[in-house]
Amino acid sequence: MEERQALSAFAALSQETRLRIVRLLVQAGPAGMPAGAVAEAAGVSASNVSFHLKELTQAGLASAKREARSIVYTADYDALSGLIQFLMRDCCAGHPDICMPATASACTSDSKELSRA
Amino acid sequence: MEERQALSAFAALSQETRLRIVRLLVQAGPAGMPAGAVAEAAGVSASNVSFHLKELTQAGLASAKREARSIVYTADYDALSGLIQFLMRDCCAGHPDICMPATASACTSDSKELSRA
DNA sequence: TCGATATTTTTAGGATTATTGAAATATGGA
DNA sequence: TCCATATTTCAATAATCCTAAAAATATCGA
Repeated sequence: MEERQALSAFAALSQETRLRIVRLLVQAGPAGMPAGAVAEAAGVSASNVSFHLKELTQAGLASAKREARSIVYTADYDALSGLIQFLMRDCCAGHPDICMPATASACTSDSKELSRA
Repeated sequence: MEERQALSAFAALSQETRLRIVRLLVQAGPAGMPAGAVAEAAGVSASNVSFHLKELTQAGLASAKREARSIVYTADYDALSGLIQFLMRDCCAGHPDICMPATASACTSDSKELSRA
C-alpha cells in the first residue's frame, strides 16, 4: 500500500460513523450488506450512510455491487490488510520490536482475542 | 486501545506531515528527536512542526520531555502497537483471515520487508 | 540579570467535512 | 407502462481542521 492510499484510509477511519460502518461490513463478511441495512444498523439517515459509504469506497476500503433493488457494500479485505502492513512496515521501520506485541498476539492461535465485540 | 483513542490516532495519521513526523520519531528510537530537528528533517516551519507535534501528542502517538533547551519528542510505541492491534481485533473481528496476509509477512523473520524507506 | 535561542501559544483566515431534508434516479414487479 | 422501493444527488448550514504569522514563554550562557 502506498502512502497516498494509507493517508486516505486513515482519514476514512477517523470518523466515528465510518469506523462503525467498516466494522459492520467486515462482520457481514464477503456477502456484504445493502446500504439500507447499514444505515439501520449504524443508526444514521439513508443519505448520511450514502455519503459515508461513498467516502469509504473512494478510500478503497469498501466496494459496491448492485443486487436486485439493493446496492450491496463489501469491505475490502486487501485494503484493510494492506493498511495493517503499512503501519508495520513504514511506521515501525527499523524498530520491529514496536510491532512485536501486536504480531505476537495476532500470531498466536488464541482466536478469543479476535472475537471481541 | 479504545475506539476514542483509535479515532484520534487515525485522524492524526491522516495528515502527510504528521505521518512523516511519526516515521522520523520511530526511526529516531527511544532517544527521540528535538522539535527543531524534526522540523528540519520534515521540511516544515518551526511553528508548523510544533502544531503537528502537539496533535500527535494529544492523540497519544508521541510524548514530549524537556532536555536542556530542546523539547525532545518520542514516538509512543505502545500506542502504535495498540493501533495495529485495534485494527486486527475490532476491524477484523470474526474474520481473522483478513489479517492473515499482514500477520503472515510480519511474523516471518524476513526483516528486509521492514527496512523499506 | 540580560540577551540569545528554542519552542509554544495565540490568532485569524480559508478550506474541508458532516449533517439533514428534499428532489432525483434506478430497479423490479403488477 | 406504472407504481413502490432503495439509494443517490443536491443544496445549505454548522462544525471542524489546517496553516502561517506574530506574540509569548522558557532555558541557558555570558
